[in-house]
Amino acid sequence: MAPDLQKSAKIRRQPKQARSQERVNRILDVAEQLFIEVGYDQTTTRAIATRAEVPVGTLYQFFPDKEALLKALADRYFEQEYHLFAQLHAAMADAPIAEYVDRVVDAFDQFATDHPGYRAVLNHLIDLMTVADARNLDEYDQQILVILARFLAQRNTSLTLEKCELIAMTTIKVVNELLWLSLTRDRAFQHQIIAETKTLLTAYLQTYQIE
Amino acid sequence: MAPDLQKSAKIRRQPKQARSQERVNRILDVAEQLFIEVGYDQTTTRAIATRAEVPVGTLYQFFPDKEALLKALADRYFEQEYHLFAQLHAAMADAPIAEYVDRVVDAFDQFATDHPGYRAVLNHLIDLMTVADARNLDEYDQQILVILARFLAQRNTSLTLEKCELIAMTTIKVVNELLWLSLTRDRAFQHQIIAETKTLLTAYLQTYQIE
Amino acid sequence: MAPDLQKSAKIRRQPKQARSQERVNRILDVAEQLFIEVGYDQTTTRAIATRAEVPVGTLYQFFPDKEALLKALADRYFEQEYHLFAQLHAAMADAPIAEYVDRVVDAFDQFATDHPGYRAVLNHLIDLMTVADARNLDEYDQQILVILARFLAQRNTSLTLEKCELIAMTTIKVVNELLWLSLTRDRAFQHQIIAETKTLLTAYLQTYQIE
Amino acid sequence: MAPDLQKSAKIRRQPKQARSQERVNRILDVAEQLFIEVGYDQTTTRAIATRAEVPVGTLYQFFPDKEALLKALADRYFEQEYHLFAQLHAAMADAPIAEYVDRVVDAFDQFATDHPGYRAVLNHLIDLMTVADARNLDEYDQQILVILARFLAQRNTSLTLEKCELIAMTTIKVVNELLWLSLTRDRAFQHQIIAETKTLLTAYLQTYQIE
DNA sequence: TATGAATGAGACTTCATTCAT
DNA sequence: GATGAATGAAGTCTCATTCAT
Repeated sequence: MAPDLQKSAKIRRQPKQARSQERVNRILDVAEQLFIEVGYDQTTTRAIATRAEVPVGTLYQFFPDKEALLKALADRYFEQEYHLFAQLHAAMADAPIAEYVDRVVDAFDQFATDHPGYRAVLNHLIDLMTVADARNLDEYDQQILVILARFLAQRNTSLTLEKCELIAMTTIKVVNELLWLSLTRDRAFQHQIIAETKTLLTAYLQTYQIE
Repeated sequence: MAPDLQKSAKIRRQPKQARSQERVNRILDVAEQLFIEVGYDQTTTRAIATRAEVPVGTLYQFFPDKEALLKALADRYFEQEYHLFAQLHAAMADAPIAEYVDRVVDAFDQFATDHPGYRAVLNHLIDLMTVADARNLDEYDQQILVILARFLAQRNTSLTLEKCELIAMTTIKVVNELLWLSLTRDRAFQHQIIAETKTLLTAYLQTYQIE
Repeated sequence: MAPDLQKSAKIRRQPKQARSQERVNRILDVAEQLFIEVGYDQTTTRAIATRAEVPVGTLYQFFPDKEALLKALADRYFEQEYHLFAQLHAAMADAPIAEYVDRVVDAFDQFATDHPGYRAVLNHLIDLMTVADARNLDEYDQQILVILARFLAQRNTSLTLEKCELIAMTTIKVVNELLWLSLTRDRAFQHQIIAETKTLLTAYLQTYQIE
Repeated sequence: MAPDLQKSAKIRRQPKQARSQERVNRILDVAEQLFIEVGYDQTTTRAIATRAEVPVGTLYQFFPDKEALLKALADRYFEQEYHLFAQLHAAMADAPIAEYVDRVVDAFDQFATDHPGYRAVLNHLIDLMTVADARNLDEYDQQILVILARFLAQRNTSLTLEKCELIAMTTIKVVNELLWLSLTRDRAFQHQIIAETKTLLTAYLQTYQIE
């Protein structure tokens, strides 16, 4: 389900045993935690291993290098986000657009709140890539984008699929950015930003007679 | 003019002589170039000094540490962006909103194109900060935000200034994000994204009877 | 037949079954190949095991450590070299010295050409030994030396066996060195070096009235 | 004077100050000592730095990596050997060949005794090179070879220079090998080997009417 | 007996920053 | 003020070997 990002999350050895799988998860959890706490650069692989209570060698058995942890984390985030969206989308497919926007934005807000490392991880991934690779990252959004674009095309059959993809992309980027902004603020302001996000999206989509 | 970012661009010695000022600029130009070329982490202070044809010691006379280069660069970008906006805003203050949006988005697009390092620099700055500091970065936008908020309040006097600031912030974030997205695409797609940005903003602002 | 080199080729388990023996040989063949290709240090035991299509654990069942592979290889080379020499020597025991030298040098040349890893292996073995151990390596030549010394003593009965051993040792070392030199050159030069080796040896032995 | 071995002894910074030069020498002395004591692989750069009483960073300021130490050492050996030979050769240019051989072999013997690390260093250098590079090492001998070849050509004008170079190369290789052999033996045996070396060389050169 | 995941010491090297000259 | 040699803590990653299964 995860997109085939170039070298994405290339795990050295696919852990088959329960114990190994649990270790891999623990490593990723610790990495996420430390990346948030002290930043990617300040996080040493040894620190991750130590806190995850595995020897460094074990860490390197599963992840070829530090960067791979970042990619695996991104994959994990994406997969969760995708499932969240796909489920909600299925449930809301026939709802009026205002309600659809309302529920979806709330869901993403919840997701962002629950995964404070998401943006930090994506951010670092961007830094590690040259401009040329930058587009690869979009593939993370691709799956959601396709669903969204189809949805829009159904709501307004006069729009080309190409146009719908453009609208979908715009929508996704805007939501991500505003939700991230919201995360840096206190709860009161967060609500205002989220409300504003909904207002903005509804207005935008109505421009295309999507209702 | 530059906001008082914590430790922002604290230049050790204010170069008074022409030669020094020229050196500082050369150092910043080289730093910008290298940050784009190989990334912040891969750029060594020595490499910057060497390419700028100054001794490392001299670099450290003007910048207390590597991070200060990033901040100084951000300041420089901001100042240019602010002047660009302030000038254009003054000229367009009375134009219909659609035209205003059109010209301003184009101007920011041009700016982003001319300064390919802008986003990369801001990105790294974010990485270096803990979540707590993150709001500091917004101060870069603060000046533009204030002008924009006042402008909106004038166009629709029934809106509170607080609300106008929220709208302004939303607007700025959205423009930044979509323009950055545009930068990673080919020229044809860039035009589409920019057109979409304008559509979105116009629809959004019209929601508030700003015309 | 192999001399009792200290720790030499101490194989952990003498493989009695055909399959095991075949595995040991395959491991040694691969080790030889890799030592030549990338060098002893760059060759990992895992790489050897993988290419030989055996699990690492199995490799360690036959060889106590990496060094043992080197020693086993040296033993294998030696044994082959010894048989080659012993056979040829028997056939040439009565030939004039010039002809003897001619045939033996040619045979060693052929052997060196056929076993490009020989010198590399010996070389590494030397590196792994302290100066004190260095003499152990000579034991590889010991068997050939003894045959040669006896041969010389028969040809000139006025020479002590001790003296003959000295001459034999000198001869062996010289041939080894010059043949190795020859290996690093193109075919045309190789012939010249080999001819020179024969000239040198014949002159040397004639000094002792060995004809 | 040292041959331009590929990347040979590429010192990062040419120490111009007396203190630095002294440090470089101290580093090389310690490296030589440790390479002999525990072998190249077992010698860590940190150990070298520590014993030489310099910080590791300083070591790396002069030598780009561990291998560079080996090469610098080889260069240093060669230069000394070359000077030794050149001087002695000048003094002996007109002596009878037996006396010439006698003195030169003794001189090389002395040199080998004084520099117990010489062969170990060359040996390691060989290991680090692919077969393709192997010939580069001969360049170390090249200067001595040229002198020797010219000398032979003068002594027997009927020999081509090419032939003389072949003879010279043979001579040098043989002497090196036998002297190294001698080093691994006790004093009594050393004398025998050296005597044998002289016998062999004299017989060999007389073959070509060099007297 | 056969396997291969697990181990962790330790290697090399870098580079931001200082400070004596 | 200007210089750039000196510093050394710290980082990433490897790999020979073991031993539980």
